[in-house]
Amino acid sequence: MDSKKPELLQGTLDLLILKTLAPGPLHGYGIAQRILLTSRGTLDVQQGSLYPALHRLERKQIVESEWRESENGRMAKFYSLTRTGRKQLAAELEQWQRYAQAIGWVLEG
Amino acid sequence: MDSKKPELLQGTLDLLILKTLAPGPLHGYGIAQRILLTSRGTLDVQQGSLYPALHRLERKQIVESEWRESENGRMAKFYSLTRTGRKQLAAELEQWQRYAQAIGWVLEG
DNA sequence: CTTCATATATAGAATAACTGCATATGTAGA
DNA sequence: TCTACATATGCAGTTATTCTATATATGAAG
Repeated sequence: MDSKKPELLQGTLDLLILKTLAPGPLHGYGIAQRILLTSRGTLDVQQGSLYPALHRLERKQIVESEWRESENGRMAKFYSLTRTGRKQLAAELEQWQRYAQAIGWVLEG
Repeated sequence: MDSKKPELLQGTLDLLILKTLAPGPLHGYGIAQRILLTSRGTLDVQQGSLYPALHRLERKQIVESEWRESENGRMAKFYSLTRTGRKQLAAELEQWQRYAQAIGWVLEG
């Protein structure tokens, strides 16, 4: 009966991924770890959400990927922002801020 | 090709409706107007989103409805929060705040 | 030799928001 | 009068995204 609510609000995952990739290339697993870390344990991105999102972003040429050796000597697919991706990040950042502010107004309202 | 993104983040509409109903009963059309007003023109809830959401909330007994005469003498369906609805509002409020804060941490991070 | 952390990936289900349409009434203006 | 607009509710079908569950594989630790 009581189906659990999604961990993430639909539409915010791309922003989280893009922001996490901004400092430099990172593999999928690392992105999820980093989001969990920077959100102080709050946002646990599921693999079944993460990889489809990465593929989607790659298809749109917002990120690009390359197989490389990771720090522990194992192969992993490293994702990085394209130029389009940086623009997209800026746009989504602004959009989120406007949206959160609007919600805030309604909640005060 | 370029399908427009949703105006609302999935999962936030219920919160907006509940908060808007908190001061007292209001009909659907009025809810949308009030959200547009308090969000300072930012959040324009579509009818195709609003009414399904209201029916959903009524089915879950979070709101209840009654046909009444509105201020201009016409009939309209007035929705109000149930006791469950007030609890739900409090829960969703807290959830939103935690979520927005978590996103904020990632964006600073 | 078994288990755990690392690492990627897909299939199918669930949910919710959107566009577009249908319907109806009262009011204001041409 | 007729036309348009604001008020008011509602459904059908589409789209998008997240979730659960599952599959695969390797290196390190015990």
